[in-house]
Amino acid sequence: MADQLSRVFAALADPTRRDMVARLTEADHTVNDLAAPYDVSLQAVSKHLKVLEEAGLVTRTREAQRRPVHLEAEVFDLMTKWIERYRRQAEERYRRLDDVLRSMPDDAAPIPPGGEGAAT
Amino acid sequence: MADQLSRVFAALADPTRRDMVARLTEADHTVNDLAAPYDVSLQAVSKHLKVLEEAGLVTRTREAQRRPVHLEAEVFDLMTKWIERYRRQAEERYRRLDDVLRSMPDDAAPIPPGGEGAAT
DNA sequence: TCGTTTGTCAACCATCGGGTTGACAACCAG
DNA sequence: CTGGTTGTCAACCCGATGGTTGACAAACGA
Repeated sequence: MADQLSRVFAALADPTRRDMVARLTEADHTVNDLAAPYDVSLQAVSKHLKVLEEAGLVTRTREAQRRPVHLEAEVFDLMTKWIERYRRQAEERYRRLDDVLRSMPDDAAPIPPGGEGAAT
Repeated sequence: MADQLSRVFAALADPTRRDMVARLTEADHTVNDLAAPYDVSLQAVSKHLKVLEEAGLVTRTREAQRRPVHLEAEVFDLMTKWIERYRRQAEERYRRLDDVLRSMPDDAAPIPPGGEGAAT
């Protein structure tokens, strides 16, 4: 799982981590703070944070013996870009398909056999 | 991994599957067709498609002995909604933080968090 | 009917991911 | 220095995941 985009998607594939991210949009939190609502060990939460950190979604700084966790929202853009790019493309294609269907009266050509294969 | 959002994120955490999705935005493809560029067995590709299907990202119909794979782009909205919601919230927060910093000449009041906000 | 193409299912294997517990490091308060 | 708080690291367990190969089903083409 080398690339960051994969790490970001993977990080957000876990409901607990998504919830953490959600809470971090409101304020920074310490680890204990973050862990409170979940019924898992502190170590498990620490692991989750590591995943989020390696995905670039959060940073952990030092403040006395506490480790405030801070959300880095720029990474969202990475996803948004990817998603939007292909969503737009897909919609574009549906629009075209729609045109095709609309321009097909009744007895349209039944798709020549073998003509489909390669595609671009 | 019950919820769909998790399944969608998990499905897109794999580069091969993202590539498949990308190609499917241009046109439907058969399984063999989809598998061609990758250096894995057809069965492996079939598994990937199953993951994408269970995430609601694609549908597989029947057409003679072929199983054309079709992208279902609506699911993207699910992600986009989630991402945008928290991205916006995070940005909002940064804006507020920025205000705080800007409005702190020397001896400004500490400004209790949460009292600020308000919409938009 | 028989063979080919297309794709899935099943079994197996190695790795990864999320959880646990135990030990310990870093820091502050007494 | 001692003790409490905060958090990480290491080892371990187990289910999920991604890959393989082998068998087989479904549909066409001859």
